[in-house]
Amino acid sequence: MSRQGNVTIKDVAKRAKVSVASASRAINGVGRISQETKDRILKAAQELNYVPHFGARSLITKKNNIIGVLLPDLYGEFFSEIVRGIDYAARLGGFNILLSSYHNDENETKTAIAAMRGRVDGMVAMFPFETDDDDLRNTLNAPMVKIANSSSKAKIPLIAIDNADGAKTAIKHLYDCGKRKIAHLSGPKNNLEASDRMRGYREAMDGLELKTNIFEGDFREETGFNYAPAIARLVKDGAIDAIFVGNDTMAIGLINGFKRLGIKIPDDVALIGFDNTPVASYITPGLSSMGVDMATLGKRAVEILKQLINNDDDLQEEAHFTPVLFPRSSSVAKLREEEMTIQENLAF
Amino acid sequence: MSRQGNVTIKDVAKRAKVSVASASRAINGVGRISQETKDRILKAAQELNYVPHFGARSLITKKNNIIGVLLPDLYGEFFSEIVRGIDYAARLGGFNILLSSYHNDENETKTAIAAMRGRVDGMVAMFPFETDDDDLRNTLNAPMVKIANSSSKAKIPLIAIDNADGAKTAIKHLYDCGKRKIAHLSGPKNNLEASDRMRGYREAMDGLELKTNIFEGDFREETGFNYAPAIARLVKDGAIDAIFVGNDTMAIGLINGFKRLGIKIPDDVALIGFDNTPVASYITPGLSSMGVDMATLGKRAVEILKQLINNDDDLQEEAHFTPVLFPRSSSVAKLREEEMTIQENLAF
DNA sequence: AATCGCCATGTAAACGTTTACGCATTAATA
DNA sequence: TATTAATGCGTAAACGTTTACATGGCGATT
Repeated sequence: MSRQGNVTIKDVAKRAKVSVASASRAINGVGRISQETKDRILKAAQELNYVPHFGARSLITKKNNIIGVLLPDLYGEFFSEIVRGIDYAARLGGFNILLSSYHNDENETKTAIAAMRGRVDGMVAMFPFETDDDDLRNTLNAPMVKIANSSSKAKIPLIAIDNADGAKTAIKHLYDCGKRKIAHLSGPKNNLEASDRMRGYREAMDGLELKTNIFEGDFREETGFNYAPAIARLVKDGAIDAIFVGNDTMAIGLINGFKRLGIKIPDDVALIGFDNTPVASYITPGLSSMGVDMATLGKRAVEILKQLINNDDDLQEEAHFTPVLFPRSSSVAKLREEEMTIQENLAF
Repeated sequence: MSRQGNVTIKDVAKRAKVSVASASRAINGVGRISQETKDRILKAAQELNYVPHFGARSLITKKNNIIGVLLPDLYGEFFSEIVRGIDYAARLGGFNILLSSYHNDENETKTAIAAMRGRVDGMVAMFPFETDDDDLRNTLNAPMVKIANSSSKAKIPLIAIDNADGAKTAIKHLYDCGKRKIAHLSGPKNNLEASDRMRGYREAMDGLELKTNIFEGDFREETGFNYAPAIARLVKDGAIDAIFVGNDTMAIGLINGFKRLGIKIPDDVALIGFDNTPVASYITPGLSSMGVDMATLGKRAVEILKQLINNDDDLQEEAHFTPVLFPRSSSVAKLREEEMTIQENLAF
């Protein structure tokens, strides 16, 4: 029943007939030690199945080699991809990751941070709401980098997803497809991403000297579906020939609604969503969308954090992530074959 | 630059004018201490923004309050759901989770386990390959529960996904739909899940006294697509009227192939997949599938682990998880409305 | 009034490391 | 050969906790 690592560095030292100091030097590969005693010690450690006690080590070195990760309630691809990137970069730096996910409100979040406090060397966090950065910094007491959207003026190093810029790209794309009467089905009013995307829409339309036309939505599929009849009428009247939808989920609802009503996509009306959800490529017609590479985003966040952990001067870096366009048949009448992946190829 | 928690329990004690022993008692709420000094100490701790050093604590208590989580290279919903369940149960027990994911081969896995060793109180792990349980147990040196498929005879407490049973349910369903000439498009030969599903198919067909008909696949979408013409011919010849496909991905490829060839689903041929991937409900027609509730699975794994951590006798528990049927239009000609979710409703 | 026992608190050891410092031995230099 | 420098290794302190044990005070019991 050899449960918790009862074999200590003393045992190793004893077996190799050296002091604990030498044992430590051999194990960590630092300090002066002859090759042969080093070998002897390592052999002893191996034989005893020795594992250092990280608590004791961190007590003296003040390092945990752990970074905390705090994520909101994310689903599917979104979640797995960002964790993938974080894990990758952390492993490169010899860090383990302490994960706490599925937080929705500020209280849960603070509790989670408190639980990590003192056991992580730093943290990368993503919040679905505005945060009091000074407060956060205080309760964590370690460097932290935030993943957020660009409009938040953070007092913490930030990886900013530029939703407004993404929206502009989307509008530009619809414009390039020949559409001029471009409406927007927005996300919920108090949502930061939603308002950034709306802002981008407005600015882009202004730049093109087109008239804006906004419907207030809430990011839910059902809502998209329910909006279909009203919007379909405007499409038939020729008042709308394209829609920039606040997110893919809602766009999918809208598409399904349009299908029932016999509206032709993209001929009658072109559609583009946001987030590049996996289903965007599976639905018929394929849904054009704006997406950011979440894996790279996570990786980048950790890289900045690692810098922060090493040089403890607070560099106030802000990295920008611009969503890129994934054109599919909901906006482009005929895609050239070679632009499509095998997946998309099959789905069309 | 108040970086690492420099304020210790001694500072708290000093400020509250008590000994460190009393401070410790107040903070942990154990031992005898009067209410008023307790209050005074907690107030001092708050004022100083005190955070206990977990390393020091674990040094003496031999507990970390951390459980390790080791996952293979999973994608999307699969990954996020299982982590969700694990996180939920862990948080309930006051545990943090140390995550290491995206492992593909045995070497990476062992390295990851070694990195966690000594800093976790236990681990839940999932492997995409057969494992040497004694070896694992040795390198971790703490209790561990494995998530695997039921065919593996593990020496470690196991949460077993019963793929064979799921396959039987699938066949039974196709049979209930009136199909008798049921073929199987399998996964890769050396894959454990694939062979369990095939075994379930064989046993179910034997039980129904039907003739088996197996095509060897590899779980990839492209493969499903490429098999379409050959299988379509057999369908037209009346040799096949249903297919149990080893996983959803491949089934989706097959569906898309059939669409091009004008094969009618489910009239000409019924289809059922495995895994209940999200896209299964988005594709047209909706793909029937067998799925397990990954969130519950993860939650359950942690619950067993917690028991193991507390009573350190090795209870050799084996919990079974049986995939359940998600019927959609690829096998059922007309689904009753009330059986569908809003999502599926929209997708049809 | 003397004794007992309980209660709140303090003292100090222990947990497993790392590392500054010192000492002895060996190698390099004059 | 005498001196210095470099090397290998050990001693012991320190990190921040928890907890067994000791101590003193005070109320209750006799």
